[in-house]
Amino acid sequence: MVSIISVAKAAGVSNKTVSRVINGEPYVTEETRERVEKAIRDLGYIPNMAARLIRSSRSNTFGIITDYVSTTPYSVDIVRGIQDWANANGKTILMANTGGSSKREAEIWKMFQSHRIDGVLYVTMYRRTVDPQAGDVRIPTVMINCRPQTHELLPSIEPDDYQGAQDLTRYLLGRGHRKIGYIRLNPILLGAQLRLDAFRKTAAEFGLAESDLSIRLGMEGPVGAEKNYVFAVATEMLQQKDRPTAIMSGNDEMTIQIYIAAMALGLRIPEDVSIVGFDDFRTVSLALKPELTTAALPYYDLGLEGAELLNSVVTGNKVPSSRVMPCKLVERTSVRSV
Amino acid sequence: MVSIISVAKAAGVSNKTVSRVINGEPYVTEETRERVEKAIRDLGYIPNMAARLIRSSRSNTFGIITDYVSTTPYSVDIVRGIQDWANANGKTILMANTGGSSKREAEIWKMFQSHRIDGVLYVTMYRRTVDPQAGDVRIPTVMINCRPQTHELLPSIEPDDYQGAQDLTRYLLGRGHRKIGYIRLNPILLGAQLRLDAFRKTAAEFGLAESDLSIRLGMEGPVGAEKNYVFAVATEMLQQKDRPTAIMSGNDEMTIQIYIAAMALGLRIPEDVSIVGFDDFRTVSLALKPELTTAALPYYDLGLEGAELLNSVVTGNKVPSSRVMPCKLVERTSVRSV
DNA sequence: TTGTATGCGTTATCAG
DNA sequence: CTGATAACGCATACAA
Repeated sequence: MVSIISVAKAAGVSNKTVSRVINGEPYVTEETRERVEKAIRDLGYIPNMAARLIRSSRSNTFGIITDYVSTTPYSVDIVRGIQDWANANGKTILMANTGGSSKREAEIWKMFQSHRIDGVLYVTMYRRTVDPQAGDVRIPTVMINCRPQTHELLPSIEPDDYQGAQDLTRYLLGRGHRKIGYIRLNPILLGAQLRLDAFRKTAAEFGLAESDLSIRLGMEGPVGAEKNYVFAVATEMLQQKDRPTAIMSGNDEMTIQIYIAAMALGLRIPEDVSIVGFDDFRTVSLALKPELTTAALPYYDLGLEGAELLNSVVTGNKVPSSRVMPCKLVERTSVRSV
Repeated sequence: MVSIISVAKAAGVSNKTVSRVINGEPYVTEETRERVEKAIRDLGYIPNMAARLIRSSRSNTFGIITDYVSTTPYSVDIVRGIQDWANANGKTILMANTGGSSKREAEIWKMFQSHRIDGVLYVTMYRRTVDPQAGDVRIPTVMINCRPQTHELLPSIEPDDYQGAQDLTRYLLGRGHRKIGYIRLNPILLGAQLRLDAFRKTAAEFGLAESDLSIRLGMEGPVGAEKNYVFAVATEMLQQKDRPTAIMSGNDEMTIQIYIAAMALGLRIPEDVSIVGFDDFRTVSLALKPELTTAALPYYDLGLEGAELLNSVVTGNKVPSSRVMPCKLVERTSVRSV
């Protein structure tokens, strides 16, 4: 393996001078610099991070801990945001997922520690409260899409589910809908409660009575093994004599079943019933016809900003606190004015 | 930072003895071992991988290079398979994605090299041929879901699209369907051609004429910016006087549009028309009602086996060659016998 | 069964 | 501006 010393020999300088060139330090003649750079190119020298770390105790590496990657294709964008930030800032990403096991999680923290990573991004695939199982390990951490359940005060960055649902509700109201159905997400998800609250409060502020709202549970049970009532519930809701003119769905995925339920009853979208989703999971929202009006969860930005936040924690630049990022309403064609 | 030497001092032994305990080497008294282990616990000592690597030049780390993670939620399972293997075998995973830029890819290879990783898993989100842009970097590599375009002969592991489509076609044929529609995937995807070939040949072997087959293009154009004709094509196909009794879809995602097209025409599934997908992208295949019969792409196993394969390349145990993994037919309720 | 000495590829110190 | 040398945390060879 070609090391800094071989380069030094080839360039006829000392190892320290090579080190200076590599790290862009001052006090090197332009001529020396060029000679060293040539030697580096010729020999195909690539610095050894491990050796660097052992001296400088800064690994320039962030770790990502996720819970379930596979079962939720939605939030992979968080990871992409992190990776883009890392790429733009010369950081390396170590990645591991717990699969929900806290034993495995403890091992991951140790593994991260053994690599002397600079910071951890703790990412959950659904927004929820969690308790990182770091054991004795102490590494600067930023939580993305989740927040600590108890004592420990870790900075976090989350989507603004409330504002997203509020925007969606106002949108429906603004288009004249006065009878609105709501099919709820799994209540164990933090976003579920916030979205429902926003829906209820916004409708009430607008003067709708609770009886104008038809609120039903679409899913429940543990993540990954939930019971799914969406199709049945949507069918019932749409068979009511005084059926809603619009249905708001807990998320885009559930909307597939609402579409199918409506169509099976011979109802057209949006002529007979308007539908809005949540998440902007494009695999679904663009595949549905008419395409789905929904609120986009800012997953990519969560990752990007989370990494940036972690970096400022690590370098001690700012005192970081918890943040919330807005959801953006994406207007397509699944809603009509009444 | 607590090092092996602090542990040695605390336990009243030499650094080498501590090293023996850590690495589970023989020739340590049970009593000494216990004393060392206690010191390790007390001090919260965690080995420094960087220091270990610098001596042993085996990083126990694999790198994953992906192209597009975000736009394709489908194949995240590959990554999960890799991570599970890594976890079970004490390896660490370094991850980076190119976003399609070969400049960035070259940087990633260098970054991997600078971390002295043992091997690279080159993963694409769609099955296709690619040319790794490794530059001068030489690291053992296994390709997952793709194969090298040119000269270089890298071991690869891919799903058996042909067999999957063959099984699906036989399934339809076995259920009495004799007029079958096929809506094609984007032709730039390797799987698209294979699936179509399998469909055509299997139907021909069974005695169907080309005129019994209604084959239409569902999508085309560059990945991430493709044109989507599925809804229109499905609608046309189902309006034909002599319409197919079953439609085979390029993938599950496209099936959403086929369902909606059928239902908008007042057709019931599967009574009036049977539908099969491909991929078993469960977000879709389980959300559709009736639930979708489809062929499951073995993504998780691709990751698991790919990592295993890479490991045998790295350790030089086997001479690895290219492999193909079967797709599994998942029977649900979207097909009826005619 | 245990310990000592040396070296891995860097960066840091300090002297030139 | 440049270089000699120490030091980082660990593993390896060899000695005891």
